Amino acid sequence: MEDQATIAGDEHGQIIFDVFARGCPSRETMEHITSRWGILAMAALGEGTYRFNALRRRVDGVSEKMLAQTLQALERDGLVHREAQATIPPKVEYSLTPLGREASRRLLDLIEWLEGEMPQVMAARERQDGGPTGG
Amino acid sequence: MEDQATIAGDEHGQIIFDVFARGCPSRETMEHITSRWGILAMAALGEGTYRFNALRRRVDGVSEKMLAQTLQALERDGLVHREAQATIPPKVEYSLTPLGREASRRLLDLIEWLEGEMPQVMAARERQDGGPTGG
DNA sequence: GTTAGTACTAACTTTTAGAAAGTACAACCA
DNA sequence: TGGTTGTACTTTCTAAAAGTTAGTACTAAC
Repeated sequence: MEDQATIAGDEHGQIIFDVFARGCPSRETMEHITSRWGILAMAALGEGTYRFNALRRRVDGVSEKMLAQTLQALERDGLVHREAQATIPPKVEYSLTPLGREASRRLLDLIEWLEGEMPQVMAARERQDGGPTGG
Repeated sequence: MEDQATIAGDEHGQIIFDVFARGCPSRETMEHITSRWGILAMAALGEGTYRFNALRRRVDGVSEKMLAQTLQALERDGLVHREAQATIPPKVEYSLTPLGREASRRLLDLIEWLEGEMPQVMAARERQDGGPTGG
């Protein structure tokens, strides 16, 4: 056995996904959701529908290439819905699917918790940076 | 104004953190937590204390370099506690701080939800990959 | 005395991200 | 009439990050 098991089946023939297993597809989707821009796109779309460039302005700092790439991955995984109007110039609306909304809720929970705890993080950094070697 | 505001103060002089703002420190910490290996390290440490190499075996596929780098970032942010025994060979134990445990709970919630919904993700992928152009 | 294991770091290569420009077209302004 | 702006991207090139491999200093086991 050279390779690790990636997806295992249980006694009822159901597939079991495990992010700890190298090569499990759940790891890939997790990376789409929690990537640098994925998490912000998902959180923003939790607020409602956005057009491509509006989303780009909301997700401060993302490049067009990375936003397009990120949205394509999320769309493929069934988390984001893309609706293009065949007008000129083209207008494309992005929104969350029901599955995406569930993910977004959990990401927002993490984001809001983190933003609230950041003072503690900053304090820890100061302790670490000046701390052990500083004495 | 060339640069976006990164951290704003409210009327009580409190600092407000916003992951949507480019350059806000909360974004950096978010990336440590949700990075490819960060999320898995945090989730694993949610199960209990691990030594470096044991953690490496648990987080299938991570290199020594990336695990060390990831743990250092999480330690600096006050999420992970590192305790080294000055023995030979050295033994280093990693565990979560109270702050880290709160983060881990939220990550685990996301992980477990995703693993359960993966069949839906796989179905969406099949629809997308074969779908619109396949007809 | 050879092999394996401890927790890393450093040098090097490969992959990915980011920046900038290109595309095709129309609406706006003068 | 014609230049500018805006749409949603893709392509090309460069910079940064991740991954691979080897090295360290030492011991316990075989």
